[in-house]
Amino acid sequence: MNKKDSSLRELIWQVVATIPRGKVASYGQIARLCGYPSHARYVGTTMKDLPRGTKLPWHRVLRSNGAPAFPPGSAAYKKQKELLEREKVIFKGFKVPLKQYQWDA
DNA sequence: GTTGTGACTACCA
DNA sequence: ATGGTAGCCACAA
Repeated sequence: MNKKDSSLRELIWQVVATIPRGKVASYGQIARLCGYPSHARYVGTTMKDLPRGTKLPWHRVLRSNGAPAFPPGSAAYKKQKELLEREKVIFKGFKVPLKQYQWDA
């Protein structure tokens, strides 16, 4: 498989799906795991297209500094924080302590 | 072909 | 820590 088609999107979704419960990964990390280290932005662009009831753990994907990609206080930010804390990923201020929760694939 | 945009990063003052 | 800048690249207009 994998020639050069735009199924990169599906590859990204597939990788995101493997992030274990209670762990988090960065956009850049996902991009690297997909074999496209320079596509961190595209990972984000792709997440945006996820359907409402998706099974994908999109909330486990954070920025490289451990903060959600949304402005603090926004609805999306709050939802993400809630989903993470539900699985014992506790925030410290505006972000998650990567030392403790970062996923080592 | 060009331009603008964005759920990104790394680097530097 | 905080803010600005530059590099990045798929995608839509």
